[in-house]
Amino acid sequence: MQYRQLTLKDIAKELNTSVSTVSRALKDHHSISPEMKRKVNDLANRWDYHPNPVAVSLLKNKNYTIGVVVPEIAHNYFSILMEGIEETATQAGYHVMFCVSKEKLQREVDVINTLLNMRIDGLIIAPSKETVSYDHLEAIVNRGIPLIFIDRYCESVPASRVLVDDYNGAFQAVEHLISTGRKRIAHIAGPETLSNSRQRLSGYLGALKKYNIPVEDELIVHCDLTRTSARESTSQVISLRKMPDSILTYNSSIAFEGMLVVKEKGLRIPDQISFVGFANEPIISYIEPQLTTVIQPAYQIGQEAVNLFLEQQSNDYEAIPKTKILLTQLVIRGSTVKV
Amino acid sequence: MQYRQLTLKDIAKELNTSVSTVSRALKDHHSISPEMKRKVNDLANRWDYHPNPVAVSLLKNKNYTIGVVVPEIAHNYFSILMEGIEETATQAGYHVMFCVSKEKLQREVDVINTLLNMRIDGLIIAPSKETVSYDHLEAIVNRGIPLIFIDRYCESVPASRVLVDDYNGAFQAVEHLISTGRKRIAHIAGPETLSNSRQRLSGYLGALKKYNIPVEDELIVHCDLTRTSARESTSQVISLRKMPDSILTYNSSIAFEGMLVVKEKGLRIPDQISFVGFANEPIISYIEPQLTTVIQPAYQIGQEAVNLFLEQQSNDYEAIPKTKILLTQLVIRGSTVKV
DNA sequence: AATATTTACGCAAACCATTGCGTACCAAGT
DNA sequence: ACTTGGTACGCAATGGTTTGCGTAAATATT
Repeated sequence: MQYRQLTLKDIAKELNTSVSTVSRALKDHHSISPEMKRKVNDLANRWDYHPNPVAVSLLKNKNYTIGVVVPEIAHNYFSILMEGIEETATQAGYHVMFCVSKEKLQREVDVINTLLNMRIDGLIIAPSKETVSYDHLEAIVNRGIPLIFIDRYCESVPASRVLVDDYNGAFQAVEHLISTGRKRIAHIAGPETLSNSRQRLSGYLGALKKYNIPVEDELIVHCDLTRTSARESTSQVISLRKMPDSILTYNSSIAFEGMLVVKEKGLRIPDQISFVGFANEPIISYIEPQLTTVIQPAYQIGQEAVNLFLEQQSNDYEAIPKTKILLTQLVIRGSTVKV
Repeated sequence: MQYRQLTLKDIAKELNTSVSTVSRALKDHHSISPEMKRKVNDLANRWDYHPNPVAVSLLKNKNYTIGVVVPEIAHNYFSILMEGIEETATQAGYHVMFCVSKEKLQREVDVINTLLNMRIDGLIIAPSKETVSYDHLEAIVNRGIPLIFIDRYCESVPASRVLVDDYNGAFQAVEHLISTGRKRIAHIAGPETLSNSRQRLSGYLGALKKYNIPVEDELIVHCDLTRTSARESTSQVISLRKMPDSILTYNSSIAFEGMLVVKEKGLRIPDQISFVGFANEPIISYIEPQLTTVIQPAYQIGQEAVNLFLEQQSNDYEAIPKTKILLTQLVIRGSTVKV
C-alpha cells in the first residue's frame, strides 16, 4: 500500500486547467499569466509537490546519478574519499551510487553492468587490484559516459584521472629517510597491478638514484594486501644477511603489521629500523611509535573527481581526458625520528 | 553526445513486429509463438538489450533503491555496516544510495528530503546525535515507506529496528572489570540523545547494582564525540579525589584518547587503571596496550536491516514494526588484563 | 456449415513531466 | 475591414516498458 505520489495531473485537476499549464507555471514560463502562476505555486506549496525525478530521468535520458566503484568501503582512505565525492556531488545536485568491488575483477564487472543498466550519468572508479583486462571500462568510454579514475588508473583507457603524486610522495619519504642517516632502505610495495604501487616504487628508485644509493633487488618485495602477506614481507626483509635500516611501505596496514613483526623480533624503532608508510588514519596518533606518513589528500581526490565529471557534463566539453595530480604531505613522526 | 540506449522499439522495428510482442516474448508470455520468442531473444542477446530501469521504475512506481543515512562514512563501524547493507541489498536486486548526515539534524532532514524526492523504496537510518525532533522520520512512516533504524533509534517513531544489545554489552564489560578486581568503575558515556548511549549507561548501572557497587555520579560523565571532549572527560574522572580504577567508554575513540591522557599522567594500564570500550577497528591490535572491547556485529546489522526491509516489501507484510537485537562480544585484551 | 475456442499478435493507455506546435482571443497597426 | 502580433492556454507527442483489451486467422466443436 504505497502512498500515491502527487502529480501535476492532480494539481491541474484541482485548478481546472491542463498539465502543461501547471508545468509551465511552475517553471515560470513567460506564456503563463501571473494570476495562474500564483494559483499553481500556491497549491504546489500547500501540497508539497515535487516533480517525480523518475519521469524527468526518462524524458531527459539522464538521472543525475554518478556511479562510484571502490575496492572497499571499510578502509579509512576510501571512506574519506567517498565523503568527498558524496559531499561535492550532492552540492551539484547529483546523487551517488556507491559500489564495492572487493578487489575482485568479476565483481567489478558485475557492479559496472548494474550501474550501466541503471543509466548512470558518469562513473568514478578505483579499479581493483585484479583489473588487468579493461574491456568493461573501455565499454563505458565507448558509450560516451564520462569515466574518471581515482587513485589508480588503467594506462590504455582514455579517461580522466585524479591521482596522487605517488612518485614524489615516495621520493620525499625516501629522501627523509636518507636525511636521517639511513642507507639500506627497503620497500614493501603493493601489487604490481596497481598503478599507484608502481608509481611509489618508481619514486623510491628515483630517490635512491639521486643520492647514489645502489638499488638492491632483495630490498624490494611485493605484498598483496593481506595481513599475512604483510607479516611475511616484513620478515623477509629483516631476515636478510644485511638487514635494512628502514622500510618504506605501500600503505599503513603493512607498516603497522611490519612494526609489530619488528617489535616481536626485539628490534627498536626507530633506532635499529625506521618506518614510513602511505597512510591517512587519524588513529595513527595512538600507535607507538607514531608512524611517519605520506598523507594522501583523500577528501580532495573525491572533490576533484566530481568536478572533472561535472566539467565533462557541460556541453562545450571536448573529449580530451584530463589528469589531475594532487600533492602528498610528509608528516614526520616517531617511527623515523627519535622524539 | 550520449550514446542512445537500445530500446524495445529498435528490436520491434528490426523484426517488423510490435513493441508489446517483443516485451512479452522477452518475458516468456504464453501468447507468443515459440518461433517469435526465439527470434526476439536471439536479437536481444546479440544486441545486449537491457530494459531501461527508469521506465520500469516509472511504471511500477518503485525504483529498487534503498536510501541509507549514516552520521558519517569514515568511521570503521559505519563503513563495515555499509558493506553489509551494500552486499545484501545488491544480492536482492536492490540498489543503495548512501547519504551522510554528519551528525547534523539539518543535513539529515535535507538528505531525507532528497531521498524521498527520488522515490526510494525504503530508508535505513542511524539518526544523528542532534536528532531530537522526529517529524521528518514520522513523515516517512506516514507515507507508507519502510523505515528501519540501525544502531540508534527514536522511541516514538513506529518503525523497525536493528539494534545491538548495548545493555548487555556494557553489563558484561563491567562484570569483566569487576571480575578483575575493579571497584571504582567510571563510565565515559556518549551524548544523551543517542539511544545506544543511554542503553550502555543502563547496562553499566545494572551491573553495578547486581554487584552491590554504589553508583557515584562523579564517575559518570557525558562526552560529545570530539577528541577534545574525550580528553577532557578522561581528565575529569582521573582527577577525582578518589580516582577510578577502570573506565568503560562509549566508543573506541574515547578509549584511545583516554589511554593517551592516562599515559601522559604517568599512570600504568591496566595496573593502575584499566579500559574497556565499544569498538570494532581491526587496528586495535596495533595499539599498546591492546584495548579490551565490546565488539558490535556491524556487518550483520547491515544485513539484518536489509532483510527487515525486504520483509516489509513483501505483500503479506503486516505493518508491525520488528526489533532485532544482535549480541555483542567481549574480547579481553591487555587494557584490562596483564598479558 | 455454423459457431466456439484457441493462437498469435497489435493497439493504445498508463506511469509523469516536458515541450513544440496549434489555437483562440484580444488589441494595435495599416 | 484585414493583417499582424502578443497573450494565455491546451493538445499531443516524447521517453521506454508493461498490460488490458481487441482482432484476425486458424483450429476445434457441435
